[in-house]
Amino acid sequence: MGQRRDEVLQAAIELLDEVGIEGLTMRVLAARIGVRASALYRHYPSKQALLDAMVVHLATPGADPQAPADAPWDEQLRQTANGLREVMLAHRDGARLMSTFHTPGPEAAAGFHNLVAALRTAGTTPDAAVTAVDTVLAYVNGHTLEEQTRKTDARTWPRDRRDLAFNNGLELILTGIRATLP
Amino acid sequence: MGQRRDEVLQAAIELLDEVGIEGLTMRVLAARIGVRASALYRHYPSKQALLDAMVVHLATPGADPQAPADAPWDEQLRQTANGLREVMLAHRDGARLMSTFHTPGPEAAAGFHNLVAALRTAGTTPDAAVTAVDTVLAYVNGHTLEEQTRKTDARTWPRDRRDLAFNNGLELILTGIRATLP
DNA sequence: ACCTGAACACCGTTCAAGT
DNA sequence: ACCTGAACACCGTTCAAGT
Repeated sequence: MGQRRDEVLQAAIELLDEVGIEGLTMRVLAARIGVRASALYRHYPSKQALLDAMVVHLATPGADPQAPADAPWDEQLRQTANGLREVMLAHRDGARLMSTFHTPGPEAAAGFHNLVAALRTAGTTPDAAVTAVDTVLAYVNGHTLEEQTRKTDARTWPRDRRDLAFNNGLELILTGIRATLP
Repeated sequence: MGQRRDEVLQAAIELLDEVGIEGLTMRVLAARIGVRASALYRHYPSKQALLDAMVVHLATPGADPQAPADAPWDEQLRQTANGLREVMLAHRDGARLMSTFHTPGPEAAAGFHNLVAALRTAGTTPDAAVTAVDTVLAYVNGHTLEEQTRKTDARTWPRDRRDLAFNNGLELILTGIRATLP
């Protein structure tokens, strides 16, 4: 059951990659799978629900390189940050799509908690751990959204140059976190 | 000349505050100033041009608390970061509006360059200064976008609690920058 | 210079009706 | 269970025509 639902989701992601988030409309998506727009509402109650499902699908680890839970906190933050950015850059308007996500589910909260736990074992207070993780995630989202949407010089840089810029900023934050450690 | 153009801009900002970015349409905006939608295109070539003008207008310092150019680099970064967040939070969907901004103008580049210069006098390399400023701005945009749009626990926190969370993250980054200083 | 009227080519969503 | 047809209430934008 629900395989048609997945077919809609799959087609939506393909359409996103071809035309961007602006061109992703219920009517065009429906046409792509040989159906009328109204039929999509049997599978998703609204366009926003479909967009949310796309975010969850893309952000779900799958076989992503995830650092083991006993890895050092900075390695875990690096992996999460790079993985998140990777997912966004892998799809046209990926960052903008993520930014439309309204209600983070339990799996997002779980990933968040794992990172906080890793920092806590390094000796931070609970509050400091939350601040650290929040800061890294806000940086990743802000940086990648700008990298992918803004018409700035950096947009024309080659990928490895942009990776370097991103990681330099990330290391800056990790250094800041390290300084608050006992 | 152009005072009608400013009237449109003013009305657009008022409408944004009342109905949000979703409800900000050319037709409703036109009705508000007693005109048809098509008349707006005498003043702005497109809706995107109007949105860009709104961002420039809101982000233009005006009489904002701006740190003097000879203030220490961290004080300047704090002022810029808080000022930017303040502007976003002062308007409904302010952060989302800013994120639609496609082509940063020369005034944005000038503000950026001032911050880089402040860091350079503190002894950083040019590259490190750019990274530091980029990182702070990405954090502010990412954090505020999340603060204003995401349906998370933090959204219901009182303002002073949210200010604290924001500033804690900011100080984390400033500490990281400080560690790279000679 | 500034605005209207009318049109063009679209949107998301609902709902009775069909199979 | 899943889809169609038709409609509702909208969009941004263009362009000839009016004053």
